[in-house]
Amino acid sequence: MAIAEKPNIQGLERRRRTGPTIQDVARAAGVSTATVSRCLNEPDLVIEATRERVFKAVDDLGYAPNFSAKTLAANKSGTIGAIIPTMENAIFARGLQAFQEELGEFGYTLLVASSAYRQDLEAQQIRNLVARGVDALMLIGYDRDPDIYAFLAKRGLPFVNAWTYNRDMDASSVGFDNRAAMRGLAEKVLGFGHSRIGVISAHRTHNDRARERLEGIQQALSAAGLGPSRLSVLDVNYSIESGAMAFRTLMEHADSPTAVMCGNDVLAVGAVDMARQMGLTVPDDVSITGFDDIELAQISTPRLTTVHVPHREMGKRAAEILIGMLGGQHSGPSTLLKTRIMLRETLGPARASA
Amino acid sequence: MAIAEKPNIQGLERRRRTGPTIQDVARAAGVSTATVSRCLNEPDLVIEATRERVFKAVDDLGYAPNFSAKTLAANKSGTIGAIIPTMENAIFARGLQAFQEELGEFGYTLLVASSAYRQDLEAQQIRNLVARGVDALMLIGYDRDPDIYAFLAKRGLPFVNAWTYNRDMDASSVGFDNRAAMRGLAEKVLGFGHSRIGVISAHRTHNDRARERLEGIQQALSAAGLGPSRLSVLDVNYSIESGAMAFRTLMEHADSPTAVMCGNDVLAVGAVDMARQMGLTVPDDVSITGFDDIELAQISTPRLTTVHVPHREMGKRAAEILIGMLGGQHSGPSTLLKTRIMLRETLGPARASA
DNA sequence: TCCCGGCATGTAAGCGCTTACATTTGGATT
DNA sequence: AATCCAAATGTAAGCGCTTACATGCCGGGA
Repeated sequence: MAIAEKPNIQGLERRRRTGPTIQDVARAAGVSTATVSRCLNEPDLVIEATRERVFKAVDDLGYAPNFSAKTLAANKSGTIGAIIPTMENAIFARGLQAFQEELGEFGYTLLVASSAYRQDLEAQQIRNLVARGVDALMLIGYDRDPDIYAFLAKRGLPFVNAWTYNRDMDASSVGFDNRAAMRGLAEKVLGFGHSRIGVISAHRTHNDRARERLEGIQQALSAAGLGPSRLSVLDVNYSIESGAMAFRTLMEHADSPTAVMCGNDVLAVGAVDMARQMGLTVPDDVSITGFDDIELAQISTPRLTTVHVPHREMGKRAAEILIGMLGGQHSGPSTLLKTRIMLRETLGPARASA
Repeated sequence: MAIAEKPNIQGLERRRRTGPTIQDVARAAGVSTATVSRCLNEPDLVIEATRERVFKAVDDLGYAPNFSAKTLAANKSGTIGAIIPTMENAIFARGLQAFQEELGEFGYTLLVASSAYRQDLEAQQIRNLVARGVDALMLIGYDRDPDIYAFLAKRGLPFVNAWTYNRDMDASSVGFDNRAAMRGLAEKVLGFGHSRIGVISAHRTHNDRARERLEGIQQALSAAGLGPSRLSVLDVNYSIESGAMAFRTLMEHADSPTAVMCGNDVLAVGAVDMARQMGLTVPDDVSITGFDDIELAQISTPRLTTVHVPHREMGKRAAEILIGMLGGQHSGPSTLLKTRIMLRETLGPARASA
């Protein structure tokens, strides 16, 4: 959420009163506006006595600097933007939290917008945040219109692609190898004797993570000598409900899978729920896996077998990279984080073939 | 998330390049900046031919207006702020989504910040958003420092208190009666024969909603002729984990409750999970209830008995109220929304007394 | 005593926009 | 043809801040 649509202000009612300005403070303290500004931003440059007078005036008047004016004049905002695909699910919450905490350490502020998994909206939000003067940007994944990258480059705006790892781009990324991680999980699944696999994936257009995760599964299958016919893939929206519906579709098919691998935990939880509604026991009748290891995975009944992603570390690293770039470093190298397979209760041996 | 800490920009590196300005566009199109501005904001005032030239220049240059400059000059931002206690849980997600959608209809943009359930941080975020030029504010609950209300009043800044209903304040609120809703649920619980009730509540200092919900339970008990000794209350942080811990504490007590009422669904899900870990069957051994009816409640095993809150409608109404106030109306009356008790699986008859 | 340098502060020029007001233009009206 | 009015556009004054540069001040070294 945060920040939406075009910033078309036309026709909106005008605010009347504004608070005291730096002028008012300067007058009250008997100094120039420059001194007030210095007190606020570089107190060391001002002698103690003056500083006290100024701060007193600030307090008395309840002065708070106008952010727009400040950003406009200084050509920097102390704000860093992040655009995530959704706020509806907790996937990004933990990582973002860590990101924010780290930024805070360096005096930066975070602004979050969501793109609803739509590339056009993401582009719009990027422009929106840039227009708002963010000093840098954290984006999710790397799959976006070249125009956007060109735009960012032209403005010299530092950014980092998170939740992904890509050594081939010149943009720095911080994340994990979605393909390898999912392949690892798929190998475990195959190790349990499953050979008909259903996949519930998030939509893959404009979503490198979803795409790579599926590729990981495909690789594992083909390495095990299983043909693509063993795989049924369903692309769905990102919600518990969608996971449930897709699971039903998969299971009602004549040649139903013995294991259903989901692109993320939210879908998997929906699948687990539907299994129960259908009277299927997990994992005896069917195995289900997720991806992300969010809180949901652990309170699901039975507990979800999934891939653990180091969200907090990813957020922290993203912040470090950006701050480094703001400090003048060229786009640092990409950072690869490790994932871990969490074998819990929803994955078990394949049921005997029908 | 979004927006954090003090906006202390001092010492941060300066951005270099900026995009084309309105001047550049004016020059390219052979018109004045005023005309460009009009094209962008009030196209009807500009004759077709000119408009086309201007838009062509805009496209060619990739011009995007500088938001800070715009806000500064126009003294309005087309942005509305919301400060919610947390983004970690989905409690506010749905309502906020509806809020945003409605705002979008009117050309407004949403900015979200989180207060981490801390009154001081909330105050800071309010000032922060105001400094950023938001035209109005949505806040959660009504319980905050009078200074904040004074500040808002002095700036003439429209705001609405959501997720709560309070006819006594002169601020407008949109929400439901937390006390009555929880009292209704408590009556159901008592109706099932429970007489030793545990309560897992969010911290109640600076949280009117948590406080009122507990009061609702107390009222129901006393109306049923049960003394306060029948109630054990635990205040905890807002997380699944905390709910689980609190539940254990409650149940390990000698005189353990037969029903545990939780201040929200997240805590309740934690409690349900812990019950299972402790080998207790819900609701046979112990009943558990939640509040909010978020998605989690329905996929919990067993499904959570809880209070349904009309989140989407609340968000929508909040937007309408704010837009009305921006249109000049004085703070409208408060809006009371209805809640509904969702009797699902976690509430059952009290177990026979030990 | 004079001069220099560094510190504390002031001056004022913008930052990129909006908008009140002034000016121009081209009919329509007489 | 002269007049008037509305529509289209231009002019320029800010909005509230930062910051390069100028100024004034004071103490110490020559």
